Amino acid sequence: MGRGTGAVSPSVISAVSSGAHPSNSAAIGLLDAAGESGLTFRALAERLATGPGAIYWHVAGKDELLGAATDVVVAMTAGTADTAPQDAIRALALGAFDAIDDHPWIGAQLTRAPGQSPMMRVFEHIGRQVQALGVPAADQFTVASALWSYILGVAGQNAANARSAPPDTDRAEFLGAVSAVWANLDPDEYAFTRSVAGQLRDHDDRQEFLAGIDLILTGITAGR
Amino acid sequence: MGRGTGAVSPSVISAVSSGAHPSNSAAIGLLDAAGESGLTFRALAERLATGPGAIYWHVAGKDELLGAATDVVVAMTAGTADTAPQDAIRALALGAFDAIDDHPWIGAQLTRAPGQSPMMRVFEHIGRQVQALGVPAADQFTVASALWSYILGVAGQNAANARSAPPDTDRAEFLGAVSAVWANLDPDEYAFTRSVAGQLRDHDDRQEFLAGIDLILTGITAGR
DNA sequence: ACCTGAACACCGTTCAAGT
DNA sequence: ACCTGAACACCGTTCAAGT
Repeated sequence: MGRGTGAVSPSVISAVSSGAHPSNSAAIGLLDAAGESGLTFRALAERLATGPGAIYWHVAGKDELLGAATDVVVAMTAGTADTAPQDAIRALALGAFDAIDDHPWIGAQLTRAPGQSPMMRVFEHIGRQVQALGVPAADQFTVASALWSYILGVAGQNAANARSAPPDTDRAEFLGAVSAVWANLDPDEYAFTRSVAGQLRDHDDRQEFLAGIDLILTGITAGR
Repeated sequence: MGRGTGAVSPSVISAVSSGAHPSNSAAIGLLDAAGESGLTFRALAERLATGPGAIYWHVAGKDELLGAATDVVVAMTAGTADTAPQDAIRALALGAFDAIDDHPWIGAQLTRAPGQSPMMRVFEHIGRQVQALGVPAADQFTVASALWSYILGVAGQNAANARSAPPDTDRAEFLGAVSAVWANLDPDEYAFTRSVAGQLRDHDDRQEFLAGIDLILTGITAGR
């Protein structure tokens, strides 16, 4: 019989994140190498040279295992203390973007309830920048939530794209192909999509992501 | 041996969306009733009074099945032709919000590659409003993508919340409990989160969602 | 052309038994 | 206190055989 009582035990931490670098971790290594479907109790047990049942002494189930792995990665994206709040938000957003790029399996995990996890720290960090921007107290929750949702939204989309593409896909080639499809859509039904086919081909995800952040930041300061 | 060749066959459509109302559909009904884990080939086969193998004649696999079910629901959120582009975007956003509220399992599905699906129509519709707002041609893709990401991000978050909460949860009670936890966080480490605990308790997801949309819309028009 | 349903190769999870 | 590993109750998917 296992426990799975609230806090993660030291042994799990070691199973999930032993060593200085996350790729040393058995669970994260499995996830990075083979995606969410690659993290199996049997595969993890084999990597830890034990039986599948042993893992249940430390973790309540697969959800907790995935949650612990996610927390380890998110904890590493701690925001730097930039001067201007706008820059701090951009830095945090890019940190999230890059973390997802390195570990696409996080995307699906980021939508789980934050609870008492490292994600709370990220939310707190965003909130402090929102305060620093001079947003009235009554609007701070709303504004921080909007930034939070946007970041998680793009993160999730990007992770899904990374997961759905075969590992050996050439990005330029792929975008070119999709762009060509868009350019040939019905001119009446898809007038807009057709017209931005070229912008799709040449776009940079990171820059697009930042542009959206700036849009929200502009909306925040323009609204007073 | 099945086919799963591109377009979904009429029989799948009937398995997925037969009848005028989606709750008549076997697959969607299963998903709504028991979540993503409730949609099994065995359960679906039983509901269709056939064997699990029969489904593979119409669908390539589970991914396609989930995709088809998602497409049916998304197709029903077709935007109305409002006059002001801002109102049209708000209407579309609320349509997505409500669809997720009714079918929380869509949340995880919305991140898959849009391809040639009803989601393309939604993107097209957003894009047309962006054009109507007078956004310069060179920025239209960026702006439409930002709105798209925000809507999908909040949608995903909301669906995850709906899924993680037990079906009989009282919302006010739940928010009150989380709010109490926030209010008791460490004053140094979580100064911001503590300060918005009250706003969390009284917030309305729908209104918060719209406020974020308005923030982006303001950012769009303020930037010229 | 489409359905049947047993069979295969897996899963997550449990639990008596060990140390 | 923690590990072992067989066993249970499922999965998605395949495929010979039917109609």
